[in-house]
Amino acid sequence: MRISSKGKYALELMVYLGRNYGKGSISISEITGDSFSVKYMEKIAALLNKAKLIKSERGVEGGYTLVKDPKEYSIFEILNAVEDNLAPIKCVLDDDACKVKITCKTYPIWDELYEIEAEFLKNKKLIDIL
Amino acid sequence: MRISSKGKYALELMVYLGRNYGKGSISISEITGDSFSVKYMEKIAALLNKAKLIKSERGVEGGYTLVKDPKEYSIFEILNAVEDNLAPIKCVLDDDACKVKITCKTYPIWDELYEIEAEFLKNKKLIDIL
DNA sequence: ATATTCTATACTAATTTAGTAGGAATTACA
DNA sequence: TGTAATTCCTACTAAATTAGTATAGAATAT
Repeated sequence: MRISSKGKYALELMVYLGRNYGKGSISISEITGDSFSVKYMEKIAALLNKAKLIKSERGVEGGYTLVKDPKEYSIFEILNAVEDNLAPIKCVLDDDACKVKITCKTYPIWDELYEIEAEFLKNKKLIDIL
Repeated sequence: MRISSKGKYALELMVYLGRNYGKGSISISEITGDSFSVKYMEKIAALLNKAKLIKSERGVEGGYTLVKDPKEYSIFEILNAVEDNLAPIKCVLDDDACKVKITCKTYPIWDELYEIEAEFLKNKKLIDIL
């Protein structure tokens, strides 16, 4: 399971929103400050929004807010919303990636590895890192 | 932890050698058959050899053999011999990849995730997939 | 009206991955 | 001693992925 910068920033964004839970909309530029690309973070926020993990409001005073309590978010669902394929190897989650899965000697390893990773991340909640 | 094709093929190579444990040297061309690039597999074998997981003999009748019993090899050591960085995110194993590790809110997640993955792969042995 | 904020899509540069290519060194065997 | 089979070494390359940048548009508070 390789975490890309999208996953990393998505989690940081959620941490920021989590810390400000209940305080209304938070804009991307407030989250990034001057130290990071607003444009890139916008794109990440859009993915989280599309996955219904956060909700948006446009315009002045707009921004993003969490849709549920920080203790209800698993780290898994956050990463899964922005990453293409969280599996250690594509074939685990993408049936088209390999046709010999049934006879593959190494496949069970990747599959089991993914299960362990996913379980850990499903049990870990956003509130645990606030 | 993303497994590249190098890791996948390395494990398949080791499985082949494991099945032929005690039968002398096995050449790359025997392992790959006609279905796969001998040249690429040679490179992977060279990495395993450099890591002392297998030993080589050149020339006619040459090839590779395991240096210990299949039950002594962990999947972790095999993958680690050929992959650059098995961690979910570079900073976990590469100190130069990030300077703010101490204050990073998400770092503990990646670190813990890696520990879980590594432990699983260390307990899983080559013999388990023969 | 205007400034601020998200939305959508297209583009690009850098990096990584997955090989390919060519030849040198070593060895068994005829 | 010659030859074929094998590993060893290094350089190269094409495709895919990643990490952003750029541009323009839509919605909203004031």
